[in-house]
Amino acid sequence: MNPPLVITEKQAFQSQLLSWYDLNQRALPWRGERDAYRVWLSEIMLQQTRVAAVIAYYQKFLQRFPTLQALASARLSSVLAAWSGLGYYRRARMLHQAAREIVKQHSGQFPKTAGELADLPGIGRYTAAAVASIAFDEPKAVVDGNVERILNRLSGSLLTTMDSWNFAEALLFHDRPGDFNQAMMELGATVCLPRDPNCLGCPIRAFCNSRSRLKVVRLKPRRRKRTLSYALCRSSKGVLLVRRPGTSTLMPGMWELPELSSKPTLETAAFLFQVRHSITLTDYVVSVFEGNHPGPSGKHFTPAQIARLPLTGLAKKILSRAAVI
DNA sequence: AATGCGGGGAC
DNA sequence: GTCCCAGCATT
Repeated sequence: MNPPLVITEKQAFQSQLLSWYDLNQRALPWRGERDAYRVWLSEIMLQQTRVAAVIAYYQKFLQRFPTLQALASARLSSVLAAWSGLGYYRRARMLHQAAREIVKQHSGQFPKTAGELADLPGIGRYTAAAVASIAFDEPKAVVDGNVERILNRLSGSLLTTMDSWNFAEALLFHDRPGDFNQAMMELGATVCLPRDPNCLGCPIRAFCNSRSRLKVVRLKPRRRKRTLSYALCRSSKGVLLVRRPGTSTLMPGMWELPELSSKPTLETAAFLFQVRHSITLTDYVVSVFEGNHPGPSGKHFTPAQIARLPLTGLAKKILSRAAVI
């Protein structure tokens, strides 16, 4: 299929983009990284997650699991603990599973093609192309949210998914596929922004058919607001935590504080503090009370034990705020 | 094609 | 308050 927009000056487009990238790329921990394990980890962490949120997790994770072999031989709970707070915990489970598959089925050698990579859990078309192009120079284009927005604006129309991928492949600079892909994403993240793009500072404005005119209509459901209350029960044995059911669709098997079904009166429990937390479509205002309310189930953990536990993001936030961890 | 999956930061 | 982020798996 032909790309929806024929760029006759493809070479000029690639040259402008890459020159801009070489000069203006942000310094990020995974910039210039060619090790497949590290590239892979960064791509998984960056799925639907902003760069700013990933940086610290990426560095800490690599300290904890420096190599593919270290990750593969680790317990899942350790991996989830390192992921705690980053969200989308299925990514951590699949990352761990994929590491074990590579060690077992590929004798520790990282698959080097997008086709093989895509067979691993947690690696779809985007991540397969990203790792293959960045770590192994395979000429495969990526389309993420940034690239899709750029392509829509370049073409001046809302492209179908298939047209976006074809267009991206048609534009790809085969001599530096990894840099080309990262340049497109960097442009989307810093110049071709969703709202108010900086068209005057754009290195490929000469090729753009819409500038900022293309309207994107998207109706997202409104976020709901809810209040929650949790008990912080401390004893000489540590802090009381409960484990979410393994069958739960949301954060299965992870540890959190015991929830209070209703806000206690000040006579029965001392109010400690409030924190805000957002998950999925709900914004929570969470009140934490000093608890002497040991639930029917649960287990006490010392701070040292808690540090190695897969906590929900909210539990981590509360325990951090309470100076337990 | 639509949905569920965390969480937060920029505006 | 709203948007949307270097997506994937499942249906």
